[in-house]
Parts: sequence; structure tokens; C-alpha cells
Amino acid sequence: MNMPEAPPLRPIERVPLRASLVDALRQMIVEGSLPAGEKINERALCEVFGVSRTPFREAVNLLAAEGLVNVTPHRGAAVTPITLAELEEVFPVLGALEALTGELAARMATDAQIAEIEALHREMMSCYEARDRAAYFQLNEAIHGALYKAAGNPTLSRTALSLGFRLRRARYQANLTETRWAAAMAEHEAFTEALKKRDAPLLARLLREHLENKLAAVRLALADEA
Amino acid sequence: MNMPEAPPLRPIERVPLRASLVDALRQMIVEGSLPAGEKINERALCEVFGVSRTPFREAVNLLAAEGLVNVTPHRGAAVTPITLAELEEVFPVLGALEALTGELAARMATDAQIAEIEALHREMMSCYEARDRAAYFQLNEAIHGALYKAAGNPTLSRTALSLGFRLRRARYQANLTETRWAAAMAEHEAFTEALKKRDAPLLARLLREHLENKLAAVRLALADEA
DNA sequence: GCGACGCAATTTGAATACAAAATACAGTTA
DNA sequence: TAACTGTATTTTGTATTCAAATTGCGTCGC
Repeated sequence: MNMPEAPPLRPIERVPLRASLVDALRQMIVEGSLPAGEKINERALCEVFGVSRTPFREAVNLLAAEGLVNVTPHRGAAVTPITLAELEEVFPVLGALEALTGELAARMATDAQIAEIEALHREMMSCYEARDRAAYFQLNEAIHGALYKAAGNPTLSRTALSLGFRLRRARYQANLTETRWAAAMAEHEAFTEALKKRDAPLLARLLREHLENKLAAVRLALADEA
Repeated sequence: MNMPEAPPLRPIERVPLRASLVDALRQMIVEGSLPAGEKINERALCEVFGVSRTPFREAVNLLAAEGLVNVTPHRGAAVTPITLAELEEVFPVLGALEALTGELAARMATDAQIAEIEALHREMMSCYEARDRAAYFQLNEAIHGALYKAAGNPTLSRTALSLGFRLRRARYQANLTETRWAAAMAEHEAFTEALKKRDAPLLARLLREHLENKLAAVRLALADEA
């Protein structure tokens, strides 16, 4: 078995249908192809995904635990509506977790992780300059994901991610204005710097404020609609 | 329909099997009748509860999302083992949420809620004096639940409760020493006072410290075992 | 005797079938 | 015509069945 370029030899990954369905449905909800408030038609979606109701229902129940859908007994599931009240409710919780992430990441990140985040940041900056929204969003997620990972606390990342979906969905609808985009870049610049200096309290504060500013932008967008 | 003593006339509550099962299984895990590390025998437990595998599996998957059980594809579910590492991981997250709960409760609680928490506290104190462990535990949970409620943020309470189960289980095993019990009472006394004065930063700090002390006690107990 | 292999039994994942409840709709009556 | 009632249809909740993977055990070979 001494072959050149031997692969890492990890266990092959087996994904239960329910997990794939959770991911697919969550993406549809976050991106709005399953609009807020929309009733979830079990039969139709099972048809679409080519699965039976059993794993599909398991997935829906998991999303309900995450707060992305509401299940009413005997009346089916519906995508949780986006309300300002809900966002205001999620914000302080996620804010506390973002601050903690900053605190831990500044103290625990390896130098390599910091370097990687800086690299992602620079890459994102060039996407900003090219006004490439899709790539920007993707890198943005990657950076926040890398921060969670750098904090080295899986419970923290899972909890924060799960709450984050509820905001991401609103942010996805609210289209990024030019001014907000510029501000977001500046904020990223600032907290990347704080991470580099391993200034824990500062990074914590900046991440919480970054979230607060995101929320403020969503608030504006929601107000505009009404 | 003008009857004396008319009941509040709420919708009658219908509990899906999966929800009852989640509660039952969670209690078994927290109380240790499903010991940490134990493999979950689907067929046997379905037999016990008198339900089929479908709702049972839904319940197990929900508990997996909560972190109380681990599901390995094609190899079934097992109760998550209690490890010091896991507790240390949950602690900072729950700590941040407890602090936030204190912050919000001090600011948002109604006077009636504060009065109720004080009443619960006094009742708990008498249980302590009578050394009635069972009643003490129950009131303890009631107080922390009332604090979450007073904070007025359902997302916060759901998240904190869900993480709390993972610690409660460890605390349940580690038997309460006399010194720890006395200290816990003093801590409760202090934060009840802070709530009464609506001192948000103090309440936040005290609740986090209370959690920290709980964890320290569990740490000791775990070390004793080894 | 010890270990590898192959088969049977068990267990898990997913699909289907059945029961109960909700919704839609038509007929009836005021 | 408008509202109510009863029935048919659809949808949801749970049970059962089927297929695939894993585990346990016995046999064979060394």
C-alpha cells in the first residue's frame, strides 16, 4: 500500500437522506425559494426530491427545532414568517455568541488560522472591488465560519450557525446597498486587524457591532417594504 | 354560555407522540436511567413506550440535534457520554447566555415576576433548611425557568434550556455536597437580591458565576470518580 | 488454538400502508 | 341567497413492510 500521492484515507462519508434534506430545505428557505409564511407541501416536495415522506418529515422536524419552520399538529408545516420582532429577539442571543466567538478566537486561533482568515478577507475585498455579490456572500460566510472554527468550540459554532440562519434569510432578501456594503467591508477590515493583534475584547466588541449593523440594515430594508 | 367560573377557554392541547417521546427520553437521560454512553435500543424502547419506530426515531433525531445523543449512520444511537471536555465546551456558551438572561431579566421583568421569583426563592430556602433535595431541585429549576421567562426572549430560553440539559445531567449524577449546597443557596440569595434591585450588570455577573461554581462542583465530582 | 472468512440474524434506513384528522365542497334549509 | 350540515377528498400522524447494512457466530484453514 505504499503508493505515491496516497489519499488521506478517511472514512467514506455516508449522508442520511434526512441530513441532505435538511440542507436542501434550509438553503431554499434562506434563499427565499421557499418564501416566508409559505405552507410546506409534503407530497409535492417529496416528489421533487424523489424521497418518501419519512425522511422528509424528519428533516422538517429538525428545521422546526432550528426555528426555520413552524409545525402545527395536524395542520402541517409552514416556513416561519420573517418579522422584525423575531429578528430583534434573535439578535441579542446571537450577539452574545458572536462576542464570545471573538473572545475565544482571539485567544485560541492558531497562527495558520489567522493567516487563512486574512487571506479570505483579502480575497473578499477584491470581490467587493469587482462588485461580485455572489462571491462576496460566499466568502463572507466562509470568514464567519472560519472564525467559529478558530474559536475551537463546536457547541458554540453549531448554536451560532443555527441562530444565524434566521438572520441570514432576512439579510438575503434585503438587498445590500452600496453604503452598507462599504461599511461592512470597513468592519471586516477592523476585526481582521483585531484578530491579527489577538485583541480579544476588541474583537468581541467589533463582531457584536458588526452584527448590530447588519441588523440595522435589515431593519431599514424591512421598514422600506412597509 | 354565561356560566359561573367559566374556564379560560384555550385551545385544547394536542401533543404529537414525538414530543412526548422527546420529553420522556430527555428525562431518562438527564436522570441517568439511560446512562451516558448507553446504546439506545430502538425496538426495546418502542416496546416500552408502546409506540412504533417512526415517531421514536423522530424523537431520537431531535435529541441528537440537542446534543444529548449521538447517531451514527447504520449503527444506531447512543447517549452522549459525559466528558469533562464536553462540559468545558458547553460552559462558556451557556455562561454567555446566562449573563444575557440576567441582563435582560433585570431590565425587563415585571414587578410581579420579580415577586414570584422571590417567593420561589424563599420556598427553596425552606426546602434547603429541611434538606429536601427533590423539592429543592424542582424549585431550583423553576427559578431558573422563571428567570428565562422574565428575560422575555423565547429564543434565549429555548437555546439556554437546550444547552442546560447537557450540564444538568452531569450535575444530577454528581451528588450535592453540603458545602456546595450552602454556597449555592448564598449565590441564589445574592442574585435574587440583584434582581430585586434591577442591577443588570451585577445580575449578569452573578448568574454567570453561579454557573461557573456549579461547573466547578461537577468538575470535582468527576475528578473524584477517576 | 488462533485468526480469517462466510453466512445467518439483527438492526437500521427508507418506503409504503393504514388511521385519524382537517379541509373542501355540495346539498339542504331557512 | 346565505348559512349550516353532512360527506368526500386531502393531508397528516403513526404503523408496518421492505431493503440494505451491520453484527454475531460458526466453520474452515493454518
